Amino acid sequence: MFKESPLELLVHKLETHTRLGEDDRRALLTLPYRLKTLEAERFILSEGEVPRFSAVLIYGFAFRQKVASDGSRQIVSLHMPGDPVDFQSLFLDISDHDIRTLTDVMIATVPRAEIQRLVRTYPAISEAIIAHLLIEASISREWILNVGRRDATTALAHVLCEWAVRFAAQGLASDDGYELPMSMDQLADVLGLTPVHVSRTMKTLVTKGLIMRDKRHISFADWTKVCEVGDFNGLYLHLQAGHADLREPRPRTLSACR
Amino acid sequence: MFKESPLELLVHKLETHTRLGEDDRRALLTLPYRLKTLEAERFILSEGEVPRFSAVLIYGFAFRQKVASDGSRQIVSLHMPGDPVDFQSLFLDISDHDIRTLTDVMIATVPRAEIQRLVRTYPAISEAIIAHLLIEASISREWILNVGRRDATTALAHVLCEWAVRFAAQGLASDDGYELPMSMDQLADVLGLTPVHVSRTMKTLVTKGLIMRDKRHISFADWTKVCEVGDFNGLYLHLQAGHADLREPRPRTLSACR
DNA sequence: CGTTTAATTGAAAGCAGTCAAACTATGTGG
DNA sequence: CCACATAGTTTGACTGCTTTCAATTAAACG
Repeated sequence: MFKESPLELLVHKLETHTRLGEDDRRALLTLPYRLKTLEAERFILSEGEVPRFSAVLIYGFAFRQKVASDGSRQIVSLHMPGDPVDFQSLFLDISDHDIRTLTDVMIATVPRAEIQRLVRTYPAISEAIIAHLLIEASISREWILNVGRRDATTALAHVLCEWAVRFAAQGLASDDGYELPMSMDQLADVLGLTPVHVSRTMKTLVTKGLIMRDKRHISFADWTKVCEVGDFNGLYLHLQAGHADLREPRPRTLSACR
Repeated sequence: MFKESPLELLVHKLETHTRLGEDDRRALLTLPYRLKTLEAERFILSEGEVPRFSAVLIYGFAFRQKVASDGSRQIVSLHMPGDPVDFQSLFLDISDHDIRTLTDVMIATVPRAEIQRLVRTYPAISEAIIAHLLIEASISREWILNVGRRDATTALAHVLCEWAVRFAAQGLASDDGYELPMSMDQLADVLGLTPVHVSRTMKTLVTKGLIMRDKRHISFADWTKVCEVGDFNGLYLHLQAGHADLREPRPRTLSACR
């Protein structure tokens, strides 16, 4: 999976949108870390907690959630290998949301103070982290639009497209589609809907001949049409197509949608 | 409004959550800028545009929006004086959303490259900007929860509370409440509802004796109860109560809700 | 004082929610 | 190897919050 350090995944992630120098890379790779495996549905960080460590996802999926007082929950982001899931509280005292594992995962935990030190010492790393945060913010904005203004069909098609592109950029999807790492309940909490309705909506996407589904494997019968139905245009993901590492693992059918 | 430079507002904003040194302050205050006034509803930055300047709000209100393909729009954030509204595209090539004026505003525009230079040169400024971005991200997450999982009454009460606290922190609200800088249409686009329903919902809040309303002036009959109805707990705003500048202009009734 | 824009109200329709039951897949133990 | 338990998904029928469309009222303005 990685040659020397699992933190190479982090370096690689940051380099997808910023250029790092040799010393920056070294600083990141020599960060002290501890590997940890967690089962699905576990908490990496809870709301109200004081974050002392910063976790980088090595394999598996994770997500952020917020819970309303009536017990309903909203999933606010999805994360995949390489993502530094704790940067959102890098300079904040208490966490305002939960970070949970979606699948069995491996994370590398780094003392938060060490990351803070790098930010203060290495301008390029600081810039890379800012760029990373800006992209997460952009995805959040699209997420708000999705739950706020799109009907169930459009919203579902949209996230399926978004994840197809993001997974592909990480080499986690092929022309044959990808493995949706979520239950109907979790998808419902992504979309602000009920699992019952998500199930129905998913069915209509299949019935209409837009996607194929086998268990949790999703593939696209007509990528362009799904993008249209889902009002999807991947610009907000800020994946510069010009970047060498992104071109290859990205399937042709997916990159078609700009 | 400001003694020497309008950029003092920015310095002040950044200092609410990070400590800056004398040199950091000076670097910010000697940034080249041009003052500009804009009428309400104008675009500060449009989706797809390449941002070359970074705007700091000097007075008035602004907001971010995203527009779906069916023409419906979602407002994704609200900004007030001192806010650096363009930091969201500081290191991104094209804007993924619109930034618009809500009221007549004055902005100070700074070349984007100048801000980037400061990030690379002054670690404390870099840290302050990151902290600022993290708080905006936190507010975004709460916004997603609001739009995705809360019913109209709860969601409306929630934003009224959030803005009461944020306005108070900027000295824009008093014990007597505050001036809502929005029309029903705009509020609807904040909540992912229709203006008709927002109007009805607002009425029920008044009828239930929770808030008072005179045109766009909002005041709270029972702050604690509105917080309850709105499922509001201001922790996610990360306004450290310990900070001197925040204590005074924050009305007692508002600070009651943690 | 008419004109324009924003807010409000009413009635009807619709998308998604709720509740409960049936179904499917997977895994376990006898 | 099969019965049974478990967890997740799907389906049906009914309810309800919010939308839609249209009409009315109120406020702002020259």
